[in-house]
Amino acid sequence: MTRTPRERMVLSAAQLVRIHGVGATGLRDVVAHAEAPRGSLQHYFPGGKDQLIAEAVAWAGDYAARRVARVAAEIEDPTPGKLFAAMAGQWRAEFTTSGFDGGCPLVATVADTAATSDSLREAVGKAFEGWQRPVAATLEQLGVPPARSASLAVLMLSALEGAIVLARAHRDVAPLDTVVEELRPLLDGAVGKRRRRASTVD
Amino acid sequence: MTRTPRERMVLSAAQLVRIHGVGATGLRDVVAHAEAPRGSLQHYFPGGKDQLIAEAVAWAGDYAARRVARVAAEIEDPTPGKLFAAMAGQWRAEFTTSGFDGGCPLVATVADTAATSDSLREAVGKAFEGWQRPVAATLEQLGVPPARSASLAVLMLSALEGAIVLARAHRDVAPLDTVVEELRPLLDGAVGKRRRRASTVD
DNA sequence: GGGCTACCATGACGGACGTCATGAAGGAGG
DNA sequence: CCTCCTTCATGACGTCCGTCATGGTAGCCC
Repeated sequence: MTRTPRERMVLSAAQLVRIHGVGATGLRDVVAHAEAPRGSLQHYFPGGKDQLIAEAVAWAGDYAARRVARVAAEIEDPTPGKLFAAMAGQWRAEFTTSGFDGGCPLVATVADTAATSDSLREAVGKAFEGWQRPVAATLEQLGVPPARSASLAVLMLSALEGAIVLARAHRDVAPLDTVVEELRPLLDGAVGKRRRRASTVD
Repeated sequence: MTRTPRERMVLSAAQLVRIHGVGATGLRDVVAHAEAPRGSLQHYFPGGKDQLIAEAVAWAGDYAARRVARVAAEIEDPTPGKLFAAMAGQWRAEFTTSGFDGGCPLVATVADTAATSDSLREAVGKAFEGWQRPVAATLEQLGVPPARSASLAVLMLSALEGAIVLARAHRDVAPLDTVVEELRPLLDGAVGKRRRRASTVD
């Protein structure tokens, strides 16, 4: 709750980028949203806007990774399909309660800066990696063969990000529900036969 | 080849949005890229930047829809999985030959303006619809039951858009290949049994 | 030819942006 | 007490933005 001004600025940057994109997010807006002193910007972020956005992206990646781990632990009788449904469900909940103004900050950063700033693009790449890793790890834990866990994690992230974009464009959570339903048999079918039998016995 | 200045401006706007996002695409950049007179902006687009971007988005949606129809006609022995592979293959080709600077203009527009401009958000929604329609129609033509064709089309668009974002972030086409491979059995398995037998006989 | 319309050219305006220079509080350590 | 260093405050600079006002040119129609 009581975060340092520096943390608040990184957090506010992530939230504003989610909504307005990188280009339309002004540093003055960030300090105002963070209720932080403007003079602290050049003190804490001597690298300027790029540094601030890069840290916001890194934070967003960590946050997504932590959320995966947490939601995976809360599922009862977990399966890959249920994991994906839970991940999409968090976005569904956000859209229905808070509206469709905020998207994924990683997508926004890629769209705005992939061609311009190599450092930001790399920051997003690392963030996606850090998000993909716990997803793949959870899949393996659920019985998905290690050879396929990474591929399925990429598929899950891709479908989720794309569905988020479609949902925002239509102001409707239906695309999220659709990809969850269509992907469920594929994901649950990827569980190794041996493990699947054992877990039903367990 | 010889397009009217107005068309050139819409086209250039779409290309620049693809690369830099909406916010970072200046109207002066557009007229320079289009080699069009700056004074024509207020003449052809009295609605200002929003109108120009909206038309660029609409053009991009039409273009994507036309490309789906064309690529579907070129596949031999077509199946849903092959259709998706062909759609992703066009992006793969673009990335490998032209680099990762350009993404999907629809995604960029959603990320930058979904919270700010209702007219632009609706324009993107219509564009996605116009893109989804020929995909679903082609799926039905290939034997997918009408009840599922729309759902599968949404899944294909979502996975493709997400994979494009991941590919740009990593500067690597691997995510595109991954989603194609992982989705192939699901897509081909959605072909109705009756139609599938009939087509093998045909 | 005169007038009307479509198209293009140019410059200015007000505002917002990221960045930097300068300097003030305020506690820590000598 | 004085000094150092972290933290914050404020104002200015140069640049670019989208928009608009104004005016010029070219061609068609009466």
